[in-house]
Order: sequence, then C-alpha cells, then structure tokens
Amino acid sequence: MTNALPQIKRDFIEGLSQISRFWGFPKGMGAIFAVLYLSPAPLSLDEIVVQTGLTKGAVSTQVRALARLGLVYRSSKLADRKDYYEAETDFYKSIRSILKERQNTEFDRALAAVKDALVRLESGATHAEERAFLVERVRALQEFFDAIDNLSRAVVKLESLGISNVQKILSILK
Amino acid sequence: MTNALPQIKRDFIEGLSQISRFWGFPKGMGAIFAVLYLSPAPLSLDEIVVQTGLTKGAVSTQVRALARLGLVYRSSKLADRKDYYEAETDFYKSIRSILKERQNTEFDRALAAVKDALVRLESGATHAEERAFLVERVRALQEFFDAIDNLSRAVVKLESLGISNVQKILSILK
DNA sequence: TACTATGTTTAGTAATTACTAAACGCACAG
DNA sequence: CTGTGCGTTTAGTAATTACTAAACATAGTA
Repeated sequence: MTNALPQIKRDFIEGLSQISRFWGFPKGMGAIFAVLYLSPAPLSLDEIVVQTGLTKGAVSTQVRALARLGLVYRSSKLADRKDYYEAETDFYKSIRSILKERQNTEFDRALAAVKDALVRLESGATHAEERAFLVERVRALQEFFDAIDNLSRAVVKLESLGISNVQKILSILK
Repeated sequence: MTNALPQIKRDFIEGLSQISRFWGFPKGMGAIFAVLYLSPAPLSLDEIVVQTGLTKGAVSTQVRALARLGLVYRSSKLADRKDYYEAETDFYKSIRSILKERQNTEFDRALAAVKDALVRLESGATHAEERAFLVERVRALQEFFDAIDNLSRAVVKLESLGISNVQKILSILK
C-alpha cells in the first residue's frame, strides 16, 4: 500500500531516530522502533528492512537489541517461518526494562570501583588530613549515586501505574 | 607532592571515566571532573593536564564543556594569569543544569517534530481508519514525552533540597 | 617593541561505532 | 538429499567522535 512512505511517517521516523541517538542508542534503533510503533500489525524482518532502508543484518541485530530492552516483542504466526515484531506501547514498562538493563553491566561495575576506592582509602597511608578530605568526597559521591539508584528503582516501581504518579511526584515537589 | 598519582586516585578517575562514557559523555570529561573533584584546591589547566595525561587542547575544550554543564567552576587568583577550576560538589545542582542543557537543543527539536507530525496527521489524507490509528499512537508517545519532560522538570525542582526528597518520592511510590 | 606565559583553535589522526554485503546455518518442502 | 526461504554471523567499510600536536591569539612584562 504505502510503497513510498508518506511524508508524515518519514518525519516521525526521522524524529525518533534523533531522539534515539540523543539518548545514546543507535539511530537505526529508533527508526526500527518508529516503524513498528506506527504499524497496526506486527511486521516481518523484511518488511522492516523495506521501511527503514537498513539491511537485513543491521535490522536483525538491532531488533534483537530492542527485544532485550523490552521495547519490541517477537512473535510468530503458525505455519509461517517468519518472525514478526511489534512495538511495546506501554512506555513505562519499556523504561523499566531499559533501566534494569542499564543498571547491570558497566554502570554497576564502575560504581563498585568507586565504592572500593572508598574502602581502601579508609585504610590508606596518606596524611590524615588529606585522607579525611578524600574520604568525605568519595563518600558524598557514593551517596549521590545511591540516591540516583533509588530514584531509578522508583521509576521502575511505577509499573504501569501511568502518568498520574508523575503528577503526584510533581505535586510533592511543588 | 603526588607526582605519580596514588593507585586509589587512579582507580577513582578510571571509574568516573567509565561512568562518564556510560552516560554519553566523553571519557576524558569524567577524568577531568574526577581530578578536580578529588582536589582540595582549585587546579590550573596545566595541573589538570598533568594529572589526566590529556593534552592542553583537549582539557581546554572539555573543561569549558564541563563549565557549561555547571559541573565545574572557573575562577582566577589575583595577580595570576592562570585560570583555576574546581568541581561543583552539589550534584543535584549539577543534574539540574545538565537536564536544562539537554532539554534545549536537539531533544526539543526532535520532540517538536513529533508534535508536528501529530498535527499534520489530523488533517491528513489517509483513510479515516488508518489515520485514527496513527493519531492515537503518536498522541500516546507525545503524552509520554510530556511526562518525561515533567519528571525532569521535577528533578530540576529538587534544587538543593538533597536526598530527603528522593526518599519522599520513594515513599509515595511504595 | 619584542618576549613570555597563558588559553584557544585548527587540522589531522586514532579509535570507536554503526552499518553493509555476503557467506553461513538451519529447518522445512519437495 | 537437494533446494528454498528465512534469520544470523562475520569481515570489511563508512561515519562519527575523541583526541593530539602544533599554530595561533592575547595580555602582561621587560
């Protein structure tokens, strides 16, 4: 039907691509998500290829990444060997799984390193005065990261409670 | 004094570098911040060069970027031509200015594009049925972005109220 | 005026990341 | 067992980004 995509879709895809890059994901990932999100029915890998202009390989890997992040779902039709993908439409759910993903891996490791530095500092060999200073600084940073961690856990907790909760938060902070 | 940096500092710097990259900033930026953050006194550009191992040019541009983000402050001593830099230690303040910075520029533009798509969709020429579907999807995304926007405004509002507020938020979401 | 100590800009390089094209593997159909 | 339709992997390329080295600009100093 829409062999040449309508301009509006193009713009939308472009917009999501930008947003994707902005948050540190590949541009193509945003494009793929956009295509799926605007499709009333699940799409096969090749349909995504056509609509995004990416190659099969790229789509294959990116779509898998999206699935790992919980932004798309993979399904299949009986008596059809193709895989089909559709976009998650509950964005809070998505955020939740993205944060979960991000919390593991590198970030945690880096954070552990900082924590470790603190521990070792306390038994370190520097002058008492300088040491006290360093300990305090590292501790403050540590505390901050913990707060961030809590905050993201809080977001995770939002579950599918939706927007009303955000409003609640806003009202408290008013 | 510490010509060869103690291992603990090295580790800390390395840790912050990783964290920096993880959040989409250059590695060197994290390193510079780490050095400043661990210094009891403001440092000159050349001192930063020594401690990070970067070149003068890199430090010059990155430190300026950090200043724009509100993560470091530039100062100068009387009768001393050097500039001196020190780290912001109120991280909530930092987050606030980072978010402010991010909200302008690209992200806003992309968001505007999506908004625009919605408007044009409503007067578009597609089949009524398909159009209704698209409008609904774009609208939902729009709403989500607004919520995110609100949330980040909320964080911005935290001002220097500190951690207790995060706890408050947590308690609501319990 | 020229000299020195600073920070900035620039042009090029290195490193990283996203992507392409094509080979591959696997399951099903004949 | 062979061929066909699919997704995956891989090896190489393009594009982006972070950085270096060095020229440059500026302001103070002799």
